[in-house]
Amino acid sequence: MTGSRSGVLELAVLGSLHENPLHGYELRKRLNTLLGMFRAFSYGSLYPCLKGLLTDGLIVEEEPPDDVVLGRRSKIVYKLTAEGKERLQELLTQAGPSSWEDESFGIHFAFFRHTEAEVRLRILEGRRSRLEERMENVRTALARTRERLDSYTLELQRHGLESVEREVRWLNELINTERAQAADKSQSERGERPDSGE
Amino acid sequence: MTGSRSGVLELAVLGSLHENPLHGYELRKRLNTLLGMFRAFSYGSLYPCLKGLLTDGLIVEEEPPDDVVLGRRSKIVYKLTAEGKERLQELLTQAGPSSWEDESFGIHFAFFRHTEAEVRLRILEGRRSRLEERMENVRTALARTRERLDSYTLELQRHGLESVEREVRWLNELINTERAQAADKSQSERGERPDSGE
DNA sequence: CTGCAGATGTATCAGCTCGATACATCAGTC
DNA sequence: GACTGATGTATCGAGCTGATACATCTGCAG
Repeated sequence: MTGSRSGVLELAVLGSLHENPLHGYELRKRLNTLLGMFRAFSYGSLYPCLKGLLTDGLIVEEEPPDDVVLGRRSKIVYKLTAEGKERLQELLTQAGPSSWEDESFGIHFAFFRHTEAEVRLRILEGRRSRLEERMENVRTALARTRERLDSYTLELQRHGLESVEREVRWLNELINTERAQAADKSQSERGERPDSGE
Repeated sequence: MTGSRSGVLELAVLGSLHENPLHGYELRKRLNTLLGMFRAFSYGSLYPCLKGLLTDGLIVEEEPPDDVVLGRRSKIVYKLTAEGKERLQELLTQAGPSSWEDESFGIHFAFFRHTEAEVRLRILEGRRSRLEERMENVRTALARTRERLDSYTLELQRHGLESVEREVRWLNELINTERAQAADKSQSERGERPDSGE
């Protein structure tokens, strides 16, 4: 129980290193590119996380390609261990609040390629109900508010609601696509060959 | 130099208490309603902030309406002092990175009613260039990326960019409205009476 | 009238994250 | 050959979150 990492970062790091070994600086760049407009990690959280993953044996420093002259040590390249891969699989399997909250949804989505279809669906649906719940809260809170609000506040509310509604529509499309794919798949498994399988 | 509050919270609290005195619990509810989908404050940050504002003399505990039986003390109602109002004005006057970053823009916007037109415009424009800069970074980072990304990552990027573009369009509309109002005003100040002055 | 469940209300703490900073190394370049 | 900017590792103070504790008030079922 040595490392108590944050879950989000753990998945982000393990997932990135699974694609190929990396050193801290580049790892950060990759992640911040991957997550684009959604999140940005800082070294102050990245390095402690790497340290924890090391002590837990989920990653190791990669050996330099032995023809390198000794006395050089600038880059520290990390790669996954077998345990690390196992842990990553575990993280990719669980769908729960920690996979559809604001901070973590982006990461989980970014690694959907490695996630089972059923889990993908549950995460998307979880995210959707999370957003709908939030809209509901805001709407009832608004309704309970006695004094009417000024136009700027109202505009802020309107824009916020509209943004979230837009994200819900986006999720709906994704969910439909996933369902359609699942249907295709089960059809083709029954031997019906739906043209060309991806 | 007693209090070193976070700026965002300070504005949020002072601004809310300016409308009417409140106690902590309700203050939090108000703020989280006001900011709707954008932010949520926790007690762990709110109470320390109130404490700091107290010691700096920007707020005081309101006297109970003296017919109340003594020995009662459950609610602690805070209200602004003269210094607090001054400080609030100061916060509402400054337009800078701390007013258009993600965490703080919503609060500043929510109190635009109390903000001068010129400051409003600078904050909106600052926010817009912040978002454009971020889009630019993502786009160039994407362009530099060698390996092509899987469809989920791509979809995430697309959705992110689209959301930000949408917010930029929203800002453009607001900026145009502000400019038009400023023009109206300067016209009416030159004595041209444009129908009904607000 | 009693008790008890749920909203109201104040307060704190461990753990985590951010932003800043420090300090090396490396590539290009005039 | 030394300056500049990108690359790279690492830490720290300050602040925030989520959880938790605990007290009070209100409604209402038994």
